[in-house]
Amino acid sequence: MSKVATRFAPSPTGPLHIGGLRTALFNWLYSKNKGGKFYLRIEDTDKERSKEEHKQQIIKSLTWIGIEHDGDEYIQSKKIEDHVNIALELLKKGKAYKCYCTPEEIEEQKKRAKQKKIPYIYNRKWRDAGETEAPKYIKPVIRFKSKIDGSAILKDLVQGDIEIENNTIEDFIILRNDGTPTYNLSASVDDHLMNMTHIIRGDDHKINTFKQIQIYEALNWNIPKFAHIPLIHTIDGKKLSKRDNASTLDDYSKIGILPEALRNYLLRLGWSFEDKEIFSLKESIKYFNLQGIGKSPSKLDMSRILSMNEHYIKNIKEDELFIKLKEYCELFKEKIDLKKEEKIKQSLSFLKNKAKTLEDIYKNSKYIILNEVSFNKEDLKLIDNKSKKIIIDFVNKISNLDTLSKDNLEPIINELIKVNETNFKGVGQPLRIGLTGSKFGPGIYDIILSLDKDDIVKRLTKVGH
RNA sequence: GGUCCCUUCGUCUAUCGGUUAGGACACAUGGUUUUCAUCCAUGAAAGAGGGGUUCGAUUCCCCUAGGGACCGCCA
Repeated sequence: MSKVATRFAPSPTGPLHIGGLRTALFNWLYSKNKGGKFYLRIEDTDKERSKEEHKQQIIKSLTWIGIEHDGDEYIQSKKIEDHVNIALELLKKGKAYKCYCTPEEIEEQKKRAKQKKIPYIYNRKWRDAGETEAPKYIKPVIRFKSKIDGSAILKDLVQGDIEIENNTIEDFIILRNDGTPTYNLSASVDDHLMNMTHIIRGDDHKINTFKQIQIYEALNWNIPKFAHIPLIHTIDGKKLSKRDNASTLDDYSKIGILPEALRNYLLRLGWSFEDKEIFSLKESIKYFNLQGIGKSPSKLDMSRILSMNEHYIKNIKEDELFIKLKEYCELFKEKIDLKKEEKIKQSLSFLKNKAKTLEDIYKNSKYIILNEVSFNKEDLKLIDNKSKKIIIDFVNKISNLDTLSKDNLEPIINELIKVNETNFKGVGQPLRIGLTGSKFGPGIYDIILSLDKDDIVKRLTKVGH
């Protein structure tokens, strides 16, 4: 058997959404698991809607999540001539025919069928008609001569055997009257030209597969194996589309979802391997198989994406996390000042415990990143006169320390607690609010040690008066 | 309307005829803790319904119901 070859074939008519991303992932994982190849084909034959920027976004998205395609991108529009030639060959072989029906005529038939509530199927008017009857002024389309009798069985690698009556598949158009090929023709020809062994794609292509198999058969081509994966549904159970919010990659990267987390989430959405939840990239390649793909559609669950992300944030190396945070802030928030980098890096050990996303880390480290404290007004009210006195006492006590450490801070705080007849909270909370602007945040020692002494004095003096 | 597909906790899923139906997320409660979190422990939570087949069905078959996809001179 030839080496496994799969492909992902998006059309650049919009940004890639995560359903497509998962399809790409499954194709890629399958080929890598089998030691095969994975290709990217850009189906850009819809001139009106295809955009270069979308193509770039698709490639960027794949790269972001860690999918690399083998070889160059296969650009479908460059192969149109091949597709047309195959259409002509089918015509010559009598496997296809010219149809002189006008779009209006077809439209009319559909309308009538709908009114009568009978299923519409093209009436095959020109299937056996002679050329001599052809109206000269109409440019014909070329239709494929689909099988009329019997039934076909698709041995789907995910769905099992699917049987369908051949007469429910109409004589579909393979060449438009402007001479351009249509999807089912182009896809079949390209998959053949690219020597695809396995076509893994969304459930929504099932009927196309029956059409495409007939094209393969008409040309005596090897038929690849097919696996139709269930679609991803929105929370209200509908097919995910580009227009749904939180569907494109940007929606996730901008809130600070890590690519490995999204990859892991997508892998487990509709696929499973025993009770295993966390898969490293290597493991996902090692364990991926088609048997593990479920048959029913699955819904997108944001809280799971977040918790997966939380897991990766807590478990990747802090150096790596810092690089990701730095890139994230520069891209979506503000650039981290070089002078602050070291402080943030050191603080990551406690910051990451409070975060599900990079955005959370950013928010929690804002008091380090920004020079000015932005106060929560409600929290600021908690600083009463007694608190102010504690704050000033604290400032006075640390002002003659050279360096701050937990060892030399602890006695000071304990003394303040005693002198003011309060508890840890009575001292910690005013300091936290004064330094970060919020009563929520890291432990007070962590906060103090993540700031410069001058800065601490400045901030506390300001709120203490 | 036609064709095809799907149906286990709220969600993602395990189970390949015999299980107290398991795990994860989310949720609830308790503990740790200077706040918020983290962390730990515990808990609640499911086989759509009805028929068969079988000693025994979540698992196999049929019907019903519900949901979905497709039905373009888009891809």
